[in-house]
Amino acid sequence: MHLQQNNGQLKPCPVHEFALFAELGDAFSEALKAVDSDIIEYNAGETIYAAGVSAQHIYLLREGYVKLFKTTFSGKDQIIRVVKAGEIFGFDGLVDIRYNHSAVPLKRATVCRIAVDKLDALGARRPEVERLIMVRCIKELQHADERLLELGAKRSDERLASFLLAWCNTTSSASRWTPLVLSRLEIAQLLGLTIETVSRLFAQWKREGLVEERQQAIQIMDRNKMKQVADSQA
Amino acid sequence: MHLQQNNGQLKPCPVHEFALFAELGDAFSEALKAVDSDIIEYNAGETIYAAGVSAQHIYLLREGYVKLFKTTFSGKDQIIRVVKAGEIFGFDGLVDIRYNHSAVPLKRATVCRIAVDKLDALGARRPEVERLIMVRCIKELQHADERLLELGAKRSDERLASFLLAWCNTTSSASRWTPLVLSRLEIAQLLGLTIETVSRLFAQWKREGLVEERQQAIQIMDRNKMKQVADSQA
DNA sequence: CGCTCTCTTGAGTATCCTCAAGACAAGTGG
DNA sequence: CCACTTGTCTTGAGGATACTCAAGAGAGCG
Repeated sequence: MHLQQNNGQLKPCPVHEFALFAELGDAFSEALKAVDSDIIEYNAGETIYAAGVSAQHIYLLREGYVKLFKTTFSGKDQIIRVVKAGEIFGFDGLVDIRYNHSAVPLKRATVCRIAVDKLDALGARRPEVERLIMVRCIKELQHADERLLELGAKRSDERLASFLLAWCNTTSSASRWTPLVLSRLEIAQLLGLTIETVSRLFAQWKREGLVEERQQAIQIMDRNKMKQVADSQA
Repeated sequence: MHLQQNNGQLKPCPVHEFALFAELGDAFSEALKAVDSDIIEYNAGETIYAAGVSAQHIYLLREGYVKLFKTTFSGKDQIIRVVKAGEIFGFDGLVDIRYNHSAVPLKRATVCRIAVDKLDALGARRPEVERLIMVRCIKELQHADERLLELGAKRSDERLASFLLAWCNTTSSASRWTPLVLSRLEIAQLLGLTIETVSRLFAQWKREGLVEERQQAIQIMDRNKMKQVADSQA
């Protein structure tokens, strides 16, 4: 944890402005203002929380990207999920004493964190809060199910193709160039592959003109063909 | 769906007796009795619901085992989760219009199902219900995370060993013999392997005396060694 | 007894990993 | 400004894990 060095940027978070609670409408402003919470900034590679640590906060990602990952006994990392701005993470505290995965930003990220007991207290008075978390959690579960299908039943090229298609949709679809925040290693850890396999697939697809890459951004040149690759099982 | 042929066994379900709501205490009996719900029995292989179908019910498994699975474009099944007695499944209706996976009993199973709109109505009056579902859902998510780690970062023998250890814990730990409800194919679909790979591992471990098998039951002879296999990454 | 279904076992192969060397970019210090 | 370092990425060669294909064994059932 690098909280100390972030103390300077630690300031109260206007919870009610946040997407999560915006859904609840204005009627709750007063209740929400009573909730303690703070904004924290992290640099890439710092640890927001580590697996096994006491789970006392729920996090809302305001800006940037955060990877959630688990580590095997032998030290291999598996990325569980990449959190994007506007999403919640760190539910564990609502059920368990400890986090069962680790959270690290991919690049500079600002989060808003709320103490679990404060949220519990709010939830007791305003049940809509828990309903909202329930809904988010179910969506997470559906997402996890989809990823289980990919890791369990798809080949390397299908996995990478699915990932790229999903990534270039959810992220800034304004420009056709999509910033690729993940390194080759991180993509590999997300898809259950090795860095070399990911690199080779990229190289091949670039040669074929399926994708282009510049700096930290990619572009899918032929979306239909990419979809074919994603569900080929040739 | 094979609801028609089960109409004979369709009877009102005493919701308040069910484990899910037992946690809520007696104070809710009256409220819970007002909820429409029914018990349905299914035989192995029948479909409780299929992916893509309108999601109008939440299910509580009273007895038996149910597999939840997704199917790839090319027809391969991936088992997402094996539901055991006392657990809930089919959350999708609370968020989506359709189920995004299919549910089929492994052997004869009895479920209690509640219409989503009825549950919503109950939840509006009794927020504890939604909190309970939220908690269950978070646990599901943690479980899914663990499985993502296994599918993404572990070898075949590690996956099977982890599975067997988990299976023989959660199930009837009374006798040292644990009924193995899953076929080789289903174990393969759960672990992202092929039937042959699973069979070969079983054969090898039986030769080594690590496990024994008779009828539909298994027994881990050396739990410590099995744990070593589960986290070897040799 | 023969049928079907699941499971086992073997042989060959494909996919993906490991190991290793080199390319490339960015940053550091002389 | 250039050598040098560092880290990420690329590319190749070889090999291991797990898959495919195929045949046979075993169990259950009519």
